[in-house]
Amino acid sequence: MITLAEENYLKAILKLSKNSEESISTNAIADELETKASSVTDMIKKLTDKQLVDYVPYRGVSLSKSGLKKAVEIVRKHRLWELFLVTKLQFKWDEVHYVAEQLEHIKSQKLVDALDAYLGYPQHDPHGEPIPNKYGKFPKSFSKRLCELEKGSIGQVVGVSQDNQSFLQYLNSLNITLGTSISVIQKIEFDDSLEITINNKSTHISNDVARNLLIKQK
Amino acid sequence: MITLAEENYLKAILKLSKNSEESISTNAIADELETKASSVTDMIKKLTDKQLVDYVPYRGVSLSKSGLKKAVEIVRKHRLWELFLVTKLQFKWDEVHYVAEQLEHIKSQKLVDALDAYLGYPQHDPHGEPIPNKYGKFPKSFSKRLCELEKGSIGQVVGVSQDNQSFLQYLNSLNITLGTSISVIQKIEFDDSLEITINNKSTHISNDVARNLLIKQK
DNA sequence: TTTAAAATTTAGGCAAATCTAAAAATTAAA
DNA sequence: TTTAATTTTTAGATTTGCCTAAATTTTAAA
Repeated sequence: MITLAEENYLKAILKLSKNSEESISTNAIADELETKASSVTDMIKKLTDKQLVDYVPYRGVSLSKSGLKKAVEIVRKHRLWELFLVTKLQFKWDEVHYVAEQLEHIKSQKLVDALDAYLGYPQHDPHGEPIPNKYGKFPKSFSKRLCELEKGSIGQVVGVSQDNQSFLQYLNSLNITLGTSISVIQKIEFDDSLEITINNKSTHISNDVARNLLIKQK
Repeated sequence: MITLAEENYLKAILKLSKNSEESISTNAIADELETKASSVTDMIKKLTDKQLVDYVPYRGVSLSKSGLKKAVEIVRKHRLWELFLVTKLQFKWDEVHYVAEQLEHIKSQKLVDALDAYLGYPQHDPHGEPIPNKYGKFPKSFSKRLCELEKGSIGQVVGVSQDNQSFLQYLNSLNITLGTSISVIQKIEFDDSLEITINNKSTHISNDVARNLLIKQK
């Protein structure tokens, strides 16, 4: 049986694997989980014994086939629960993370499948992140970053590529939420910031924000 | 912060307190939690330090005011989740226990309140057990045990006072579920068993079963 | 009321998951 | 290429929650 701590390590390694290709360093995992490098080494040995990761001392780890499967299952559960909280229990999209971090560890295949069906087999969570299906397959994505759009183009927000509290709260304050229509009025070359309109109201946003907004073009 | 193990002990002590008045013995808790008496003694000391129970060595424990509050909150969460699983996710009433045992430990006041609202502030779970409200108050119950009914009387199943898997499965096989109408045809004095009709079909059930069926009389 | 049985607690240990401090290996810089 | 800095691992502790076995206390029986 896989423990809660082990699940969190697998999830962290999967997350770090998304931006890197290479095997993941001990320190990177320690940073991600806000723990010490020595603790990470300990846990990696346990995960190696269970064949959930491949590990070369001093060289980092990567997920094994079964480790990847477990990690994707956790991500699936996390995102389904987030969507449940937002669509059924009226949570705001910046309030769901802490609770979903707990719910993702509930063990019951039947529960996950039933929740998936109840939500209508969704492909994206409230942050626009893809939800893997029960076989671990991720849906294809057709989104662009807002900063990649041409002047004059229009699109809908389908996700964010960063989901920290303060970013999401800032989006709320701009009335940007999932599905919001945005048109690009002006691209300012000087700092790559954008002049956009949301619900016919024009606003100025930095490249920092535009880079992290995922858009589906009309 | 209260741990998962501590929560399970509080829940067990509350459950045992329902049939006894007196303080609860170490062995009773060990039986309930399928653990050893020495482990119980250990944990009781921790709970005493946190002032969640009152404890006199060799004399047993009882819940303190704050311990009772915590325990009732766990029961509330357990029963709300059971109802969610049955009414929203189409679980059978004998399939929910294992999952609810996990869900009851999710920590989020907002989640519990939202779930409560989503379910329509219910007063009973799928087994007919009362659900305490957010202030810890239990709804009044007007049910009788089936074995207490007179010959000729009719009532509806509103709950069970035992919820082990095999009992619930037996009820399923008899087509007895929440809301089922039952009329008492004959009371057999010899063994206190009953001749009853369910959906116009007559059946014979033992006192063991009749004693654990909660009925609201017409 | 003394003694035997049962219940409870204490003592000592173990595994999981963490930590600090020290040692070893790798990488980068002079 | 040698050395210094950084990264990683090892060694040794700690806490939680559990265990077995032994000691103690309570209860019940003769």
